[in-house]
Amino acid sequence: MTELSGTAHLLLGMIRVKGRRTGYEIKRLVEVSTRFFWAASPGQIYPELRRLESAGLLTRSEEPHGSRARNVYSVTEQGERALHDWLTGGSAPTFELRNEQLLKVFFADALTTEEQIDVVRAMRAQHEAMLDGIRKATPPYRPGRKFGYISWLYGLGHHGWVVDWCKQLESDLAEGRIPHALEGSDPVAARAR
Amino acid sequence: MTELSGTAHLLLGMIRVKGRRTGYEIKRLVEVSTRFFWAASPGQIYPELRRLESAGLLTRSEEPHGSRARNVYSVTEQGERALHDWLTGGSAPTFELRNEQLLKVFFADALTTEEQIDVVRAMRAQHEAMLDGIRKATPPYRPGRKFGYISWLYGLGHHGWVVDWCKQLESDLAEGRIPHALEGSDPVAARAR
DNA sequence: ATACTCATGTAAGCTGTTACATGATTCT
DNA sequence: AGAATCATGTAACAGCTTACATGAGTAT
Repeated sequence: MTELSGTAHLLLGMIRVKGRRTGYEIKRLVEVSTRFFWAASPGQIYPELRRLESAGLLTRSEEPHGSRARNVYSVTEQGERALHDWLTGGSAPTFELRNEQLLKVFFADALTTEEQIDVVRAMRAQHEAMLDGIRKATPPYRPGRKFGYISWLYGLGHHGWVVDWCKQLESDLAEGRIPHALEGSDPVAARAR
Repeated sequence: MTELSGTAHLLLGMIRVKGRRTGYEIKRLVEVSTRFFWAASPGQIYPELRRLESAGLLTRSEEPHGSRARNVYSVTEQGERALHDWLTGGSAPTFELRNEQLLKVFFADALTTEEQIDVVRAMRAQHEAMLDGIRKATPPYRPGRKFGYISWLYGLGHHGWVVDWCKQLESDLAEGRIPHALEGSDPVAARAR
């Protein structure tokens, strides 16, 4: 059996945690929960569910509503094992970030101060929007789903931190204050934390 | 002219900021600087440089070392303009995150407490490794490159925050402490920031 | 009646990585 | 002499998004 993708584990985990689901339901669940750190589109979900079925990690049951097709998937014992192995195994988990706004910050030297502040403001706006999304999107704490809640708190904390960082930088730039560390004797310690 | 990709702007910006460079030099620069928030592989860099050349945003000059081929690129005026437009324009900049370890945290409910702590520890280790990478990889502050330095500080601050968050969660889990917020009346405000 | 949600899927295309191929130059 | 670095590029493939196609059920 080939290595399972991260997205495969996402589907396995979702069905494990939420109980038997259709592809459509999973799609919606992802949109209000893992989307912020692991997205998945329908073009990925449906084929992957089929693959997991033929690999024996999911079972499919056809349960049409009227004449509308509907495939409900459940995790098999083999699937449970695969999920547990993934959760406890430590093989270089994917961490990938593409932050175009931060790239703009990186290149902001040639801009005027006003333009620089705008770049940082745009970065803050983006993270504020994500905070909003997280606040609205994810359902409140439910017993047995402690870690759903914990990773939700992570999202709030993380983007909240970025927003604060941007605010600080904005006011430093606005007041012509060279960000603190740049002149100190040990710049790293001073501002990094 | 088609929309320029983020990676195109990366190359434009790098050459703008560092002066005329070869593809190879850019590749190395990316490895020690933007890689943490905008990666680029040789398989992308070389073709993209050619594309930017034929779009008139870069000029290429052949400067072999001995008989070894060597193409040095510079930013044209048109390229400067494109870069400035990108920096000051605000068209939904890419923000994409794939954090497999956080996905594991999300699904950690079914594990034993020991296993749960291991998952968080692995997450912390990953971010500590990135902190190390950032500390070592990026050159110290140089005049005229304030924003290179600022985004470096961002990396330290960001991953430092995650490491602290993990430490807190690890001790909460180890001591059977239900993460604070879960019982309070307003859980969100309590732990989110 | 109309619009929205439920529900599944495919095809085209873009982005990006990995691995390979090639070979010269420089350092130890 | 041998290893590491400089330097450019391509080909195959993996992963993912977007848009489309299709149509039934449900709510207003």
